[in-house]
Amino acid sequence: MKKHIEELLNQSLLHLKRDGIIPADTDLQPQLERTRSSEHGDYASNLAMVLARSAGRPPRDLAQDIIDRLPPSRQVASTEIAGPGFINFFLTHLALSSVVKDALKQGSAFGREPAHPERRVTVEYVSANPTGPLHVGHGRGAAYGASLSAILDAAGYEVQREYYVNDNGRQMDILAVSVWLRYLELCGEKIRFPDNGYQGEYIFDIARAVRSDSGDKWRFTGYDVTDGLPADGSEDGDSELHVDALIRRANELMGKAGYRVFFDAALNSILGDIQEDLEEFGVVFDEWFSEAGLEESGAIDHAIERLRENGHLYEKDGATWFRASELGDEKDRVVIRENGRTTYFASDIAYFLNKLERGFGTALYVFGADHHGYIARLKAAALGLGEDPERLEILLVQFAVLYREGKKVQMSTRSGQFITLRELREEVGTDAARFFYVMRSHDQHLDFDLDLAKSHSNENPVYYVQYAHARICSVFRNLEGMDMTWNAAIGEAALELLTEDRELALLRAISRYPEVIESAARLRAPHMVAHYLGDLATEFHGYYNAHQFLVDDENLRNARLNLVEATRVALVNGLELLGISAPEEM
RNA sequence: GCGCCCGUAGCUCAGCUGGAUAGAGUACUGCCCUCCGAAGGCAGGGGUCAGAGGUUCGAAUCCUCUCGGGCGCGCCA
Repeated sequence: MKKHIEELLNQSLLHLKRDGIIPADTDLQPQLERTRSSEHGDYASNLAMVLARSAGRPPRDLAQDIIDRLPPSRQVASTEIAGPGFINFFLTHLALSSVVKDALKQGSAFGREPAHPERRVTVEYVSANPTGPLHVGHGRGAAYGASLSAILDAAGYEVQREYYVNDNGRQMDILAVSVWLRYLELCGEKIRFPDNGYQGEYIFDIARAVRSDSGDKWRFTGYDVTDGLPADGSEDGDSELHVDALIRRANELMGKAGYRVFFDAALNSILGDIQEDLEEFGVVFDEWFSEAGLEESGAIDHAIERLRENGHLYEKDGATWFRASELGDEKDRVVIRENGRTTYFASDIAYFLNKLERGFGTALYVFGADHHGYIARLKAAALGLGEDPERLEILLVQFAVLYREGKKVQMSTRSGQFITLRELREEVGTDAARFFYVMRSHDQHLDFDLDLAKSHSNENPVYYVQYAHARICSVFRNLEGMDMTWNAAIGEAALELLTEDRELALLRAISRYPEVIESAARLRAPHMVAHYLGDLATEFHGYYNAHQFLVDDENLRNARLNLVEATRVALVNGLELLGISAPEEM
């Protein structure tokens, strides 16, 4: 509908150029917006005001010229010039009510744009290091990334959801050693646990699993393990040096194969938990992309070679540096360390290049707000690779702060006092968690009110939307008991009976749905869908209270039921995008 | 110190490419179930869009500065 009117304006523009009223070289795509209030019609255009200057005519006069040249349309009932020079469009009832037919015919496809093969994107999100369970901070990125991916998919993008698994870093080594030390404890060895080790109870669980598979095969005495190690931080030494030495010792004692046992056990166990956790949260991925795989496949060397060819690398202090400072970053960055190992940043560059080489036009990254320093760095990398930095898009998700009984819930990773995503889901439920996480703009800090999220009351915005859906289902359930039927064909033929203000408002609300999806996709803004669903539910509840649907008049009843069913379709489709259930009863 | 994000009703927040009288929820007050689900609806008050300049037909929106809050600035991952 919107496109249709934009096309009418386009035609008018062509005539204006031909008639010499505006310069022929005017390059302008007319754009429509929804009116704020129905007093101003359904759509409004500011075209006349935008063109007034170049045409050298008052906006309202120009608006008349535009209107005079609009082709006739069965969709447009009337136009008017308003305010400083807006052109308001009033739709015909036929045009307004056509959305009901669309929604019923298209069902789950209503509001979905067919996939454009040329619009291939990757969305990378969560990507938490597999060193422990996901906590509530990851939850927002997960909910945002999953909802955004679904919305992009609905808007016609071909979306690949990816989780970048950091299975190659020092953190993973520390994790593997932590498991090994707990394993040794279980074997009966007395060994001091390092300051930097992973403290959680889940480390014991993994250690127990290894022991039940391997028995005492990887047992060494406490003396062999700790003899000659540099002192730990709490022993007036250096905790980093201590833990690094411990990693080396583990490798020496067990050999590569033995070390791998603990490393893989830790990785597989924790990653498995994360996968399960996310799946229960309705968050899925097409690809769990291994960082270690990048190195093995030569992708890192490939990317570094590309930077070298483009003349962006130099050697200093035995390391290889990327001249990022000349490409917009604050400073130059090391890509190959003095010890010959590539940096984490080198992996990032390689992963980005790899995404483009797999044929994705744009790579979207969902990061926590604390990663904003990455933007300049990665953009510089894109430039250094000779790629368009526009193809790399970083979306920062601000932090969520939990509130319980009006007070901030204190969290700290160090003390292990963080609330896990699993605990949150168990406390408030997946539906509420998914909704609350995305109901604010991603660049806005989020106050997550736990009490509100789990309250089964009118205050809770999730229930408000779900209730609208349950009510609709209830209406259809009641048909039989009242000895009535719903015939969609009769309803479709009788749509012109929907003339109440509430009905027109609801029609407008439903017809906004496809536009909301388009905007939400373009602006990477799932919260727009959440807000829209609230608005749609409001329109429905208002209608429900003002008018009876199950009336004796067969034509009116079926027309209303068609409208109500169209509402239901929009509710279900929107909730689906946000990963929230649409219960038939509650 | 440098950089990024934010500042809108008592509270939590919408406000898309600059548009018409700045909107929701919540809280507060008063109404509405012999009627399809009251987890609902209707009505009411509540604002220096942090502040000051600037850009223009028009600024909550764009630019500059100031104030206030959050976060980041490793040959860590």
